[in-house]
Amino acid sequence: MDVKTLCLAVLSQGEATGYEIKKAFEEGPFAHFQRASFGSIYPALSKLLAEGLAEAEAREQDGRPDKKVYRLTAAGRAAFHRAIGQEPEPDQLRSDVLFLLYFARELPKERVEALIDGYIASYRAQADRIEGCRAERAAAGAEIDPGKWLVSGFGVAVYRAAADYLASNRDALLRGLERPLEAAE
Amino acid sequence: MDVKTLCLAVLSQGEATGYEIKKAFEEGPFAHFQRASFGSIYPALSKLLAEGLAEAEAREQDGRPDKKVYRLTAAGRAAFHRAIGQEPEPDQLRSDVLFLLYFARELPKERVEALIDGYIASYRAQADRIEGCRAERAAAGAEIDPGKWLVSGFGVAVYRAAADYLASNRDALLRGLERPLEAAE
DNA sequence: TAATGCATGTAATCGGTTACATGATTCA
DNA sequence: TGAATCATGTAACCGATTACATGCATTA
Repeated sequence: MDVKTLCLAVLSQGEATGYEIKKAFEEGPFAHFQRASFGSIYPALSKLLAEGLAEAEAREQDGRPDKKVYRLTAAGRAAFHRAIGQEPEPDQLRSDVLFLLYFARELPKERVEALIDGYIASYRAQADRIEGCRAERAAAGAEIDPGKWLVSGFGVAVYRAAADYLASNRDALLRGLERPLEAAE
Repeated sequence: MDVKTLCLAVLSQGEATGYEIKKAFEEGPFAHFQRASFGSIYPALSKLLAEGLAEAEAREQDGRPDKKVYRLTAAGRAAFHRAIGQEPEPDQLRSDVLFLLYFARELPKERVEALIDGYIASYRAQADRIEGCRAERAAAGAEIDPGKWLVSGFGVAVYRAAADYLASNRDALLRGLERPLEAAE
């Protein structure tokens, strides 16, 4: 999924500025499975305009820089539907921490401890953040879109499972590092 | 983690050819959290040679093309330890399927069904694959490296959690798509 | 006979990140 | 006073993927 498609997707949910699109990938609903930087969003938005897939409206603000609000055109909506009709590429997890932990025996024990504890905390924080958003929506009695609900629930389930696995294997790892290699039971 | 560091890491486990390094990212121990293509591995290996971090030995084979077996030098080993001393970047999941599922309401029901079923199957397959490797090691009475054991266990735990979550929310999603938007309970 | 696995490498291209440039407001 | 938030954009650079080039052996 390139950034152009990602922008199309965010805009399909309603008008937005480049800045707001960035936020959608930082704290918004896409935060846990896609990302994009300013350096790719703004050029993508320009292309969308050039191709007639979006239109923009400048809005003045007092005491703030003007914002440029983008909105999909009919052609943009069609392009978005074509895009989500494509076959998805397989999931990809990139984890430097897992990579380091793989080499735990080459690392000082304190480092491994800090690494795994920080890792658990960050996964817990992610799960809490998403769960907070879900609770908010539910409490507001807002309409529940089944797709969005499933995806955010997925984030919570997976992050929790990751944190729980690490928490319950943390001590065994640390103990294992104190001894020479052992055979499996 | 760039490909050069990844190659350093694979070679720290023993000598290997470019082809074997590729396999380590496809089916090997790194498969579920890092990847690299031939187009990046071979140039990385050349750089390693040029910088004196690795040395290569050509080995003839009957009926097969010659292989070039790479091995770390002392400098290479030091470079690897410097690399794993660096602070890791945060994990990154990129999932097109989740992205599509987020827009389930814009998709035909059959497509959503195929998407989620395929997704569950691929996660189950991943978990089974890793579990197979673990069982093999354990059965062989092989030495257990605590870091490696933790990392492969992580893969199993997370993939299983993902598949289980999707399996138990699949029907609710499909049912939800048949009705107009609902309020949260 | 076609596809897959083994085996190494190059080149074009491309998408995206990082850093830079600008600037007002608000909060600590 | 310094940092963070809001806000848009450009340009250099870079890493990596894709496709290409080659070729033999085995398996279906």
